[in-house]
Amino acid sequence: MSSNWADEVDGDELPQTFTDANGITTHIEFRINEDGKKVKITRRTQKKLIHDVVNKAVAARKKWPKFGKERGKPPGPDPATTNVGDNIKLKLSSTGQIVQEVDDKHESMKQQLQNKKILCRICKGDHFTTKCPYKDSLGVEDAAASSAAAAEEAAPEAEPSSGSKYIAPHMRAGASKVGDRDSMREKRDEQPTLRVTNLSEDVTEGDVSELFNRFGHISRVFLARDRETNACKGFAFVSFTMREDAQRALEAIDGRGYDNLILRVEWAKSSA
DNA sequence: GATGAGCGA
Repeated sequence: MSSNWADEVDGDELPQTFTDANGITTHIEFRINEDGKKVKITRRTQKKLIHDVVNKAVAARKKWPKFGKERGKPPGPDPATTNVGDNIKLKLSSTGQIVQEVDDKHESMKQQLQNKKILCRICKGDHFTTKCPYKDSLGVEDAAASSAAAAEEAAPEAEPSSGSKYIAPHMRAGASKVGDRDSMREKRDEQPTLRVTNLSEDVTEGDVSELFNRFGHISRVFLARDRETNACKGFAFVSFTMREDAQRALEAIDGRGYDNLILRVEWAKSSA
């Protein structure tokens, strides 16, 4: 051989690889063929992974306009309501082992969201709405009004929310210090509420709402528990926002078997 | 068989 590989390959003849905007990867390298001549080898590849095909559908879905309470909001997850976790791809390594790989694109979105604050829609506290301590005690209709009150309570030192003229009920002139709890109870009793009896003692609030939420929005679930043992005392109250939903739930669940017991569902009477 | 907890600073 007259030529040495190392002699032939100088600076600009090193193999190179680049990927264009269309995802086409071009690989160029120089080799010495059997005749001792240097040849340029160009390979173009376009990888189409199953995961890209699937993500196309996902990407399209992300552009759907938002509806309901989120109508008109920009696309993508809202940090006030959504937690973004890791997007881990599983890959097979050369040795056949499964390797976890965190998706970088996804990671950057996650980091952007981390810089934003979680904001409760009920009380504006820094927890998710579903975790709000006021969630069960406040009706959905007056959540907006109560939010400011709750925010005042939770963080009196916090900077005043910009432009808000709202004055919390207990801060208003002539507001009484007592009776708040009673008004809460009245609120509770106004809601269409079902009493569910004959529940087994290991039933949880989650079980109850799972059983009833297919009939409509549930504003409150109260499960009577033993104060010491924490076990279910066998009955619960389920409040709906819509009376019709409660009615349908009553008819559907009353007499239904659950945990080998037959449930009884009726309209709750006010305890006072 | 049963109609919700707490009643305090």
